[in-house]
Amino acid sequence: MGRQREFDVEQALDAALCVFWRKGYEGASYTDLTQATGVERPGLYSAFGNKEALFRRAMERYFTHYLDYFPAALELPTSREVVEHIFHHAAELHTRHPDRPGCLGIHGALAGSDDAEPVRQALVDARAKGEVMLCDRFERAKQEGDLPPSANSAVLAAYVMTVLHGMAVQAKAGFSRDMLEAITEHALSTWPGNVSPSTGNPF
Amino acid sequence: MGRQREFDVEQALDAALCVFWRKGYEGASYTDLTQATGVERPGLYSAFGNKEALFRRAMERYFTHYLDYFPAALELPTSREVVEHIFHHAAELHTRHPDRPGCLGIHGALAGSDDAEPVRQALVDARAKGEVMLCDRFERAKQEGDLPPSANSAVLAAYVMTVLHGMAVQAKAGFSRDMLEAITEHALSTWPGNVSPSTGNPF
DNA sequence: TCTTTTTCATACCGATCGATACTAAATTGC
DNA sequence: GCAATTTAGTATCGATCGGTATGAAAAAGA
Repeated sequence: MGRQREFDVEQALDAALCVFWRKGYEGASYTDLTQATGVERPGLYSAFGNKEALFRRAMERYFTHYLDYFPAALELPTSREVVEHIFHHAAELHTRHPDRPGCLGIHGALAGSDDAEPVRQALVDARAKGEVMLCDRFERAKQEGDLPPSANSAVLAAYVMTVLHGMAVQAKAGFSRDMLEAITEHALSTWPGNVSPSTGNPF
Repeated sequence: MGRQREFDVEQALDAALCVFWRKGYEGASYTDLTQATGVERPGLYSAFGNKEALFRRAMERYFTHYLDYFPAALELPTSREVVEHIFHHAAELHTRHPDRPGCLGIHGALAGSDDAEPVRQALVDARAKGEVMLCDRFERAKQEGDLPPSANSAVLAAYVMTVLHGMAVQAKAGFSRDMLEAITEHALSTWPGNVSPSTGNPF
């Protein structure tokens, strides 16, 4: 019983997500959030709790609705295809929305006041989780002979994630999708045990 | 004439730099800055102007006092040595001070409120400047036969900067210096026209 | 010594921060 | 229709934000 909600929770969450994507956790004020969602302050509080809870909900939605290409990539047959797929879709996502370039997982909370520390750590953990998934996938590739036994899965996974994070920074600085794609092509040009047919690398 | 300053401006600036390094432009409050510098609020204002001016001074000091390895690297004879030098010193700098891991050029202002936009743009410009310097250096390398004519200097420079930015993010997440060095080693393993003697790459 | 000038330090400014009391409106069960 | 319950919206909370007015303290020139 009682009065029914006049706004769609998922829709408001997506609007809040976009604000966090653009301004980060601390850079996004409730004034921004109410304007973007069209929901008054108490409405957001009753629906999501406090600001941190709202951000965590936005994080979850970001992973499931925007980073879904990541787990999908892990299913591809070779490690090179996995990384290619991730790089390609990351470059696309980072430039898909001109009003919020880059990646919420990076810009959400990289550095900030002590109040933002739990949120920052949550993003660190989430990124580490993705890196572990990549590492495990490379381990499997080694067992399958896709990667040489000398390959260090942990380092390769860290390398791929590092390039991804750097791409997010560059996208936020205004890099074009084509430039990001060119960067990923070079980043992949020396993938262990493979030769890029397009460039003719390596020497 | 008049009363003389009781604090050293450069010393206070360095303390403020460290706060910005750790918390970013907006995450650093004047309470943080006064505690770190030991200088009361009006002292900071009279010495530096407002918060944005203080940050820009801190930026300049960061470039000259911490990123001095970057212009020095450009003087090295080969492009590979240039990038090796930069990667190596970046990994070291990003983990040198455990209380402020990463890079001020990235964490200073990646995303934030509209108030921080000028500062964010200043960092974007500064990073772009470094990228241009790298690109010019690679162009020279092509003329010298150090890099093949097919090499795309702009892409190579963007790639190196992207790895650097990603390293800063990873360092802020707690990565060890050894891990960062391993990442740079892989990032370099495919440098055009060269073979890494230590790893025996490429295939 | 006295005046002038600059710095130091307390106390405070309006604005904005995240978060809430409170009242009116709307919906359900009885 | 009435009571119970939930939401919407206004108005506001204390705390903190960046930034200053103000007067005491200290140094230099006359």
